[in-house]
Amino acid sequence: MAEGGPQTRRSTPATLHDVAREAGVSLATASRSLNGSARKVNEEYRERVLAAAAKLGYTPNLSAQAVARGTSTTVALLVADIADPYFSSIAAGVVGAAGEDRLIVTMAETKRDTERELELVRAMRGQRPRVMILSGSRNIGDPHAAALEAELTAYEQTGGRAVFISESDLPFRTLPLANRAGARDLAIELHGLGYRTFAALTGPETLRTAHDRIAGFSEGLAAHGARLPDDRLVRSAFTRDGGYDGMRRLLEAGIGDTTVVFALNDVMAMGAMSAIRDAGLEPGRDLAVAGFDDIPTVRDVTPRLTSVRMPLERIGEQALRLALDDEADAASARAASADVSTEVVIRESTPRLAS
Amino acid sequence: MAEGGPQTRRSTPATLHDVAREAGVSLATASRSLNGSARKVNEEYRERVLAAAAKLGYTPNLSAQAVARGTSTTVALLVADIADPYFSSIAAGVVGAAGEDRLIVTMAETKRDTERELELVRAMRGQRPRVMILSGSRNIGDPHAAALEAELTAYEQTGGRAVFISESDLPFRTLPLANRAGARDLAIELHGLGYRTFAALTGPETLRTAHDRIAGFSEGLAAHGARLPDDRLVRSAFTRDGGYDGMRRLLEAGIGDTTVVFALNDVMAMGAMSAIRDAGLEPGRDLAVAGFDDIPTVRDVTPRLTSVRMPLERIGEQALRLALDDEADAASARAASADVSTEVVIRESTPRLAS
DNA sequence: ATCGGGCGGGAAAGCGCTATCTCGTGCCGC
DNA sequence: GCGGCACGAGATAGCGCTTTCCCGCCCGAT
Repeated sequence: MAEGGPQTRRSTPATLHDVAREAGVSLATASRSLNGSARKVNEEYRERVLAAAAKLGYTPNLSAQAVARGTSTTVALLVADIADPYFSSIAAGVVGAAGEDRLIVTMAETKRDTERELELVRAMRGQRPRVMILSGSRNIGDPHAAALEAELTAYEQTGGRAVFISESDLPFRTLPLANRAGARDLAIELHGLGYRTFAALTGPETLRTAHDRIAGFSEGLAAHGARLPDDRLVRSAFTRDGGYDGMRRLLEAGIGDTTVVFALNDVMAMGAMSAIRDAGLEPGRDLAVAGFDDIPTVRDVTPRLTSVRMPLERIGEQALRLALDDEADAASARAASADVSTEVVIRESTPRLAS
Repeated sequence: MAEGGPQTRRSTPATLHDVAREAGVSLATASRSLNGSARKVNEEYRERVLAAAAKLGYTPNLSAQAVARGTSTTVALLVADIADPYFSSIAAGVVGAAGEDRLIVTMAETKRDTERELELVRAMRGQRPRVMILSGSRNIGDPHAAALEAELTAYEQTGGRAVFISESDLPFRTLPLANRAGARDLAIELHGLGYRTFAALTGPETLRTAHDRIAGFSEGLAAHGARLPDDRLVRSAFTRDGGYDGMRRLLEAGIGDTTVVFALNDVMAMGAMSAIRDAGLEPGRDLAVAGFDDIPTVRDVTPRLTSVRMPLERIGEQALRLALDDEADAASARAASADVSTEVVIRESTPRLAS
């Protein structure tokens, strides 16, 4: 067998039973002294138990506690892509907030596949998590939406709490993100800088987030009599490579008089800037670029990228709060979402246009 | 078949018991048909059980299974900072590989605090995870190292498996990362490009990874008669802002004839490039910069950053494999580590020097 | 015919906990 | 001075599962 330590050669973790025996008290007393209980226990016993636990290196078995208590201390988090800064920032927020409440977070990756997402929800339900946070964007016309709704409804009926980050049509708590408003503001700011001709790099048209951002952007333009021509709108993956490809296609097709391109998120924008550069142009000078999300790295690219700040970590935190809040009503959801409002950050990638 | 209708107003999830009753079989039979067992069960019964389970929307309670089986399907992952691309990429690898084995991963953040790390290990032990992956770098002279070792030893003695990513002095399985060799290769390549005068932006001196990278770099330089002067070595946080600050301080102190600065990781390098630029200089032209890790974004910054590629996701995968591999011996560890070897990637940030 | 033995269903004994309950103490009030 | 009562320790009944163990059944070997 494994070359274990020279000391105690147990092969199974100390149980509460062991602790109780060691301390010479009953199981019940041991339980009460170690894990908060309404009842008081004699200080002397209490200390004996604590000492015994320390001596034995006892750690309560969380699974057993969950079974006995009928409730777990787990929060399940679903993200599209962990390595994407957008999601990893949100995850950091969730994990951070969960830590404060001594909750454990388990994570899974949907890879932007709604069928997979459904399976994962199903699988994670097995943990009986206290809350479940779904952070990917919804898809318009998702064939699995009904099944997902059924699954989550069942989950909530059995005491769970599902929360969506970003808009959803499904009847669950949702932390709304100001995609539309943020994009509208961005459009207005760009217009204010003198831009009049626009193009956009968008994700799959079914992606709700993409849809909202485009809609908001168009709205903002419309308010000033400008518009986003359909033939200046290219669809590609919602990733860095998607941004690169989209931009390349746009350039090959000819950008005409386009002065600024709006990439639907920062990673796409970064890909787009590389594509522009690879085409021999200079982003910011020859063609302005704006992104969305304001992920940390956009401060370090050249030119610094104009973007719409989303407080990603805060969003993760608020999503958890919203889930945990027992009487989360419309008001608290509104408060939470106010806390995660967006702000346009103009940087060098969209210089003021000489008129 | 209609899904479990909302009419059933139960407030507690369906249990195996419910399924058994619904199917008209015993608990044992239900268990055997739903969760693989060595024993065969009559096909007809089996189908009845499956149908009942589907009808009731039954999902096995993982906690209960863990308690009954005495083993969980959880892997615990500790990272320093989830939002850092280095760690989020590793996490993505771990989560991906875990998914294939139907394992669930729970994540926690040490914030680079070894005391907190110790506490977290303790807390996560409560889940009785099958494996525990610690991915932050070790600290030289860490006062909590002994306690951590004790905790992990106890964990392994009770059937767990601890794995470190990156070198460690502790007696546990370790997926070694070629920090030293990678840095050495980088130094040699830079020398080959004509660089002769070096500076480095390093993390806290106690950080083992930082230490190894600097050591390797110095080694590489020494092999060609060059060296890294002590006064061109600045210590700061191992983060983007640390890189920025470090570079700023270096510039203020005067970089003398330095031609290239080696930032110990890419996020620091990105911060450094921004600092260089903010000082009115042009990275790559006025001062070359090299990083380490080759995180995805370095392709998109300007100038593109020279770095040492570490296959981060693969590292996460291999760490899990190494943990799961029952008879992981020296050979398999070596194989795993061979699979995660580094490669220097020269890009525009370190142009060939005209001689 | 008889018997041993595989086969597979069901009862039941746990797994490590929590929470209810039981019950012996010691103390207060009238 | 005695009943009532609050207090708190210990026994125990679960929690939702898995996994023996037991046992009736059927089949092939004798």
